[in-house]
Amino acid sequence: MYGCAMATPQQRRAARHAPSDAPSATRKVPITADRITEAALEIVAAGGYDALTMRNVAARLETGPASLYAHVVNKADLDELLIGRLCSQIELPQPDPARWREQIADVCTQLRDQYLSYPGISRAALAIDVTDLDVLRVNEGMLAILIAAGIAPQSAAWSIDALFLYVGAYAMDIAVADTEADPDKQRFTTEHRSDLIARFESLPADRFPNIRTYATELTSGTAHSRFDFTLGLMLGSITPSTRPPR
Amino acid sequence: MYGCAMATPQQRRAARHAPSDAPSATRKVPITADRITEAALEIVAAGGYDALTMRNVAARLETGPASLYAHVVNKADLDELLIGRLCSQIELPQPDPARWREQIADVCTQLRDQYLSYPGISRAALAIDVTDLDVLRVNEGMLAILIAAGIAPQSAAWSIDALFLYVGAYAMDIAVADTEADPDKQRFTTEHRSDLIARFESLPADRFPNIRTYATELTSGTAHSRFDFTLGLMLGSITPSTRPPR
DNA sequence: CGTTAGTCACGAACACTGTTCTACACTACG
DNA sequence: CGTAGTGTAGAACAGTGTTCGTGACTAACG
Repeated sequence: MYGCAMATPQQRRAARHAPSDAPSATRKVPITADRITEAALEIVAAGGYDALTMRNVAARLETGPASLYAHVVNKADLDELLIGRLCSQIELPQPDPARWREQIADVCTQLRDQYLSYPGISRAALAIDVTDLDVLRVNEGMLAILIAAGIAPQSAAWSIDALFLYVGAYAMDIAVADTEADPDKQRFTTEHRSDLIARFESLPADRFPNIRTYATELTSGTAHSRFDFTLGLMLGSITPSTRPPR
Repeated sequence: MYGCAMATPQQRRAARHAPSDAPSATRKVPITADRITEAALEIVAAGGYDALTMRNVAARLETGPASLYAHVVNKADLDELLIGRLCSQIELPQPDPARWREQIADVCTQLRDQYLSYPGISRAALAIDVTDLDVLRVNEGMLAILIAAGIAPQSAAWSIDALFLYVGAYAMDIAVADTEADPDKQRFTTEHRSDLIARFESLPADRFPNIRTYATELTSGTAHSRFDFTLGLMLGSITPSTRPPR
């Protein structure tokens, strides 16, 4: 009586990783969770995370929004699929205790670049719990590197957590800075920077002495040197003897 | 012809910090940006950031949504006002070169607690640029501490940036974990933790060996020890001789 | 005192969002 | 051929942020 005939999206999610034994090609181009994920990623890459609406995804698949809900539970579920896809693209190295810092930094950089390829998607990444298998895979890979390097398990786990959070927040920061500079097509990042310096130097000198004098240092940091600096900051403190403060 | 009689919200924003020489009490309870900010903060404190809608704010002020737009440009502007208010509550210590790590950690902890008092508001904090005066005040205060400690200006600026990003991301993480555990009123955080351990240990052993064996370490970290650990991680690498890698 | 000007408030509406209900087409099987 | 079952959509609902135009009310001016 209460049972709907259609398989619930949850069941489809569970069976998603099962081998597709019989696609059976019922429709000409059947809608699958993979196609939805792909279309969604294209939309984000083109128009940013704000452009990611169910209607846009449906339109790109030439259908209505309701059709998506047979394969995706939620928009939150779609978000999870997206960052899962991103994480699945990341290559995890074989742990080498001699080069563990380099390896961790490499994974973080890969994650950062994945985020930056899809502007604003880090908002979804920060609003998700880490139960997704693909995300856990990256977590496992970084854990393996740190454990192999002799880091205490708890320090390793907490460090990975901190790194994840920072990478997401950094990508978010870059994304909002870019979208705010987007309307001003004329101004490049360098132009925008001189604007920022001017604003800093026009601050009241009695309340903001340091920001005024160090305006250039505050706004400097071309490319991702800020990112590399912070990674070095965090990785520098981690040593095989670093035990958690308990 | 094109000029509307009403003062634009931008003008009101500009004159916001001017001394209120003549409140003139025109209405019985006039709507001001301050009252809007206050009402918005109460809503977030009670129902989380998702409950912060213009209609909810207007309803709490016993008016319609349109009335808010005479004092606030945008919802993004409201967000900026909110985190500005949060930052204005933070007490900045007089820089003491001998205790600079302690002082920085204290400011970060204050910021974290402010965020956590208003669940989910860190989403707004991460999506904003740092042009707000109240945010810059905190930035200036931390910069003063680090400069007084003899840290190179660029290292200081980048470190502050990284700390800000991490605090925001951490608060966000806590908020989403809480809201997901909210429907299960019965389960406390500890109960939720055992759930997480069980899920980790039920992972396939061939693909997630480390997560399985260190499940307890991964989920441990009562209270804010994770937060303190990361702060120590970042502050530990900063030394008066730490120059940026350039 | 009467009139005008200016400011603010607010109801109604618009375009948009995520989501659900229901009916519809189509395949596979008995 | 008929029936069950599955995937597909159209239409609609409850919300969201935001704007337009009208209305009321205070303040100043002749």
